[in-house]
Amino acid sequence: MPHDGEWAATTKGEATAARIRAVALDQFSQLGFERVTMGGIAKAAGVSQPALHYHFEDKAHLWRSAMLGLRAVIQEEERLIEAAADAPPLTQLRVAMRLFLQISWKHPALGRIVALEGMAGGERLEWLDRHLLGARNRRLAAIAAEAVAAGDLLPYPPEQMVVTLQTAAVGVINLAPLMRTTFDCDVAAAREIHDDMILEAVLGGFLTEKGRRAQEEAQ
Amino acid sequence: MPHDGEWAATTKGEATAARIRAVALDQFSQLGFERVTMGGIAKAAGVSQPALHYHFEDKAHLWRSAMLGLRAVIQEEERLIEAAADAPPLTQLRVAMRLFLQISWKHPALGRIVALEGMAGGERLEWLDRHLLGARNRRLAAIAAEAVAAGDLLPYPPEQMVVTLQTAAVGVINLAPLMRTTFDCDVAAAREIHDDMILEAVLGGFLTEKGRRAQEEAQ
DNA sequence: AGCTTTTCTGATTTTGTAGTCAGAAATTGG
DNA sequence: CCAATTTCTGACTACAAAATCAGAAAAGCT
Repeated sequence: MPHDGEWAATTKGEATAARIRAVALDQFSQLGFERVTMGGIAKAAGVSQPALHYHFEDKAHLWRSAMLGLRAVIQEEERLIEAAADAPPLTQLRVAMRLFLQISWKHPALGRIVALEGMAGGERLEWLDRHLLGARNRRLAAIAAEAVAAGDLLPYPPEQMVVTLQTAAVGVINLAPLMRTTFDCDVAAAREIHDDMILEAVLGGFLTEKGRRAQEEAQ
Repeated sequence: MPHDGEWAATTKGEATAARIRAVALDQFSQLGFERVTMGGIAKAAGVSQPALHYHFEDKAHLWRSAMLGLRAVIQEEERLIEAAADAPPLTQLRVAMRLFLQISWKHPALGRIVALEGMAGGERLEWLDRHLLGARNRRLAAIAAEAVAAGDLLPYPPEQMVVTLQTAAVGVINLAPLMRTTFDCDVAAAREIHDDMILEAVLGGFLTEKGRRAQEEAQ
């Protein structure tokens, strides 16, 4: 029962399929779709190249299957955001940003792939929007709009704020190679400082006076 | 005298070479190095594919030559930053961010290429660091460090602040296709609002109380 | 105009990679 | 332990794109 790419029982095949997915996710995120070769994935996964075509119909299917491994992560995030739906919108945003940072450190592939495909456009971006990120991002924009309406956030377009917050949050994570080349510094070493910087300085910068007071009270 | 890729006089050859460079820069920034084909560039530039190999030794040389077209832009930016070297560091940072935004709108290719190569690492990133961006970015980090020392900026690592500010600034510009797909909105339409958001909310978020007062006075 | 140099093209080679297929090896179920 | 099924490999094809080269066309010069 090859070519499905779904989560079957714990058979031998599913084990290697999972290994292939993991390697593929890693490589796709570091290099982008085109630079990755089936042969390279096969080698890193310790199988022959045709084995990939046994488990996954073609390169595009493998890419999607690798992405689906992140769907559970996103869905859990959406669940946790929704769980805070009764809190004030500003609190929801902070929760969402905390979760986003957590996910970005644990699954750096996600942010890099969004950056790669989000710049290029095309069918892979549309797939990501439809199956992984669209609903989440539109929900976040809605929350940001509420926070603006409540007078807690500066009145900028919510979509731009959400995307700017996210790109700022993953900036140095995505650009780890650049940070090393230009500054010879390792970002992952200063994770707590970075998270604090994003939450306090960047998210903090979008708060109105009222929002700042509300946040101080909440602590 | 082929294969040099330098700026000669206004001969027939240099005209087509320039056309090729322009097309190449455009395509490289939208698609990344690998997705771009010599044939595609040739077609868009209205020449045959071997003509590219006449003017540029190979694909890598063409890429570098196209990048060098941006060097004048960066050098002018560095010059303008240096011209403000006597002002307080916070003012220099604001000037630098304004220039960065200006360049990002005028040459969106630059930010996209930095994002692409800065995530992937490799020799093209090292080339960019050495010939285009390294000096500028290290200079900015030094200015940020001064601003921290002066008590105007929150005490986060200057390198992280600089890169975070830049990624935040180009976020929605780079991710224009994503903004369209997910939110059906056109970023370029709201350029002034975006620039204001970056300067006031994002850069503003990094200011200390003292920094905020200093900035209000300066106006 | 006639010669030289620059600029470019058509045809071709070379290379790297996606995808196919027959059959071997391993695994599973009876 | 044997047969059926799943899993995987080696050898191969197909193809797209980079790079090469001999020579044609164009531009420049005297």
